Formats: sequence, structure tokens, C-alpha cells
Amino acid sequence: MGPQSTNVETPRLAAAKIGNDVGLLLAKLHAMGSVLNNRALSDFGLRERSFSVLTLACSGLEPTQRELADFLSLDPSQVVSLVDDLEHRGLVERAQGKQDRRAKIIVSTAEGRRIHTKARAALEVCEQTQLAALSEEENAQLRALLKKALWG
Amino acid sequence: MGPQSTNVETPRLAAAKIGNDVGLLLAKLHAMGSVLNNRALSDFGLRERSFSVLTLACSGLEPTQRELADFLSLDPSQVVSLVDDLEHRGLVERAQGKQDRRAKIIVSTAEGRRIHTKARAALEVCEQTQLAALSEEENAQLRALLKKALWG
DNA sequence: TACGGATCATTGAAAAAGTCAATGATTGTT
DNA sequence: AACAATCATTGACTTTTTCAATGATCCGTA
Repeated sequence: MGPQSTNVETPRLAAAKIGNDVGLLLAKLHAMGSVLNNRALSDFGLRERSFSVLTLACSGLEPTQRELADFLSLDPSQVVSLVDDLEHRGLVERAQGKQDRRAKIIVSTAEGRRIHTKARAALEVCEQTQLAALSEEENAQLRALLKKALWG
Repeated sequence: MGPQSTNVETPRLAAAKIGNDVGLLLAKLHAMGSVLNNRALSDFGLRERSFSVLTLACSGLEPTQRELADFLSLDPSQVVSLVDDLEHRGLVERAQGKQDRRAKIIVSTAEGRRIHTKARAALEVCEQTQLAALSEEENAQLRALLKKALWG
């Protein structure tokens, strides 16, 4: 089955003290979610990565590619590929930076926003599936803790 | 800066509603942690993956390679490579499965346990760094939520 | 103003990781 | 005994990641 599996049986190995390793817990939960997310996003020709870029492009924050790279923890060259793809499909556009002419600002097209809205709805179903074991309150708590860990 | 960066400045993009996307939050925190972890583990010739395998090998749970693959969300062929590497360096050994002679049980050597203890200590420093923004209680809470989300 | 070092997007090459199908040994089931 | 299923392994293949080099542009400083 491999990395794609969504098998959620409780493995006896969870007993190992590795089950307290935050790094591994994050990796596992992320891996599990990625499978679900990418599966759902494939209906829109998107993957987690390109969806994230599209989301930022739709945010109105007018991110530069450098900012996208920083925020998404990607190499700048990876952002080039992702934006290339989205641009070819008419979902985003490169605009010239306002203060800095080296920078390119990524903005969504109307079609991009249309796709994004639908994809986002599909993803919310995935999140519910992924965090089904958590109550609504715990769900919010998890989000808050992750955000706090990231940005204080 | 790319995926390697440990720059933790609060980016203005965090304002985007993507900041509520659990998948992205997990990806980011995981990516950030991986950089720190792999950097620390390189002193021992390990990476996150091989450390995880070593941890399970040291756990006394006598995991088979198949169990390692399932638990770590890896393809079985990836486990072969990881165990090959650890075995060549004398940190683990392949033992014959007890009920099933097809399966190989991965057990640690004395040297493996020695390295693991030291590596584990180094990783705990990383975790503290990564989760510096969280209180001790929140830290435990995060672990608990992640574990609950994974296996209820 | 002009120089010099730094930053941006981009390219392309190289390394690493992930995916997948096929295989021999072994298991459990009919 | 025969059959399908499972385990570890191999090898081919694709994708992702990493890294250095490049031209354009920005900024600080002389």
C-alpha cells in the first residue's frame, strides 16, 4: 500500500515512544491529509501546492513569488514552476511589482477565483474526514496551537 | 531562502485565510521542524527517516519491515533502503520473523541504541526550539491532539 | 552620480525521494 | 495439492528537491 494508504487502523507501533515525537506526528498527519487533499484537488487539476499558491493569489494580499516561497517553505524555483502551470491554465497572472520591478506579483484571474472557491469547498470535506476524531472544539484548538507554534 | 530556512519572522501572508488551512499549517510546521531535525541528526549520520526506523528498532516492539512501512507511511521499497543503510553501519539487524518467515524483524544493535540515545537528546533540543512559542502545557496539548487525530 | 553588494525571478543540472510493477519465498485457505 | 495473498526485494521510472549560475533591478555609500 505505501505512502498513499489511508489505512487508519491503530497500529501497535503507536505504543513506541516515537508516538511522542512531534516531528513524526506532524509528518504522519500531514502525509495522511495530503493523500486526501490531493485526491480531492485532482478534480480541479490542482495539488496541495498549486492550491496553496492559488489561495494566496486569491487572497488580495498581492504576494510576490519570493513571499510565496518563504511562506510555503519552497525553493524559489519551485514557485516558478507552480506559477507557470497556473498561469498557463489561466488561473493566475504575473503582474509587475509595485515598489520593486524585479519582483512579480501573483494575482488570480476570475476563472482562478471560480476554481478556487470550488476546490476550497472540496477541501473542507477532507479536513473534516482527517480530523474526524476531534471534536469541534479540539479542532479549533489544534488550529490555534499550530498557528501559535508557527507565528507566536 | 527556500525550504532550508529557519526564518521565523511573522509573514504578512499569514493573514490570508490560508492560515486556517490545517493541511498547510501541518505542512509548514513539519517543514520547519524537518530542517532543524535533519540538521541536528546529520551529526550522527542520520536523517528524520532513518532516525524513525532506528527508534522503532530500539523500541523493543520488534517491528517487521511491513509494519515500519505502514507506520511511517512509506513504500516498502523505501524501508528496504533505510534498513540497508542502518544495517551496513551496524546500527540495526534483520532477524527472521517468528511466526512468519517471509517477514524480517528489525532490531537494534548495542551501537544502534548508543547512537539513538544521543540523537534523541539532540532532537529534544530541536523540539523545544520549534515549539518555543508554546507553553509546556500547550506543548503537551498539541501532542495529545495530534495523537488523537491520528488514532483516536 | 556611479560603484558594489544584495535581492528577485528564472534556468538548468544534479541528487534525492517517491511510485509502481515484477519476482521468489512463504503463508493460509480451499 | 493447488491457489491466491503477503512479505521483502529489485529495478525502472517519475516527481520533487536542491543548488549554482544568470540578467535585471534595488539599495547604500562614496
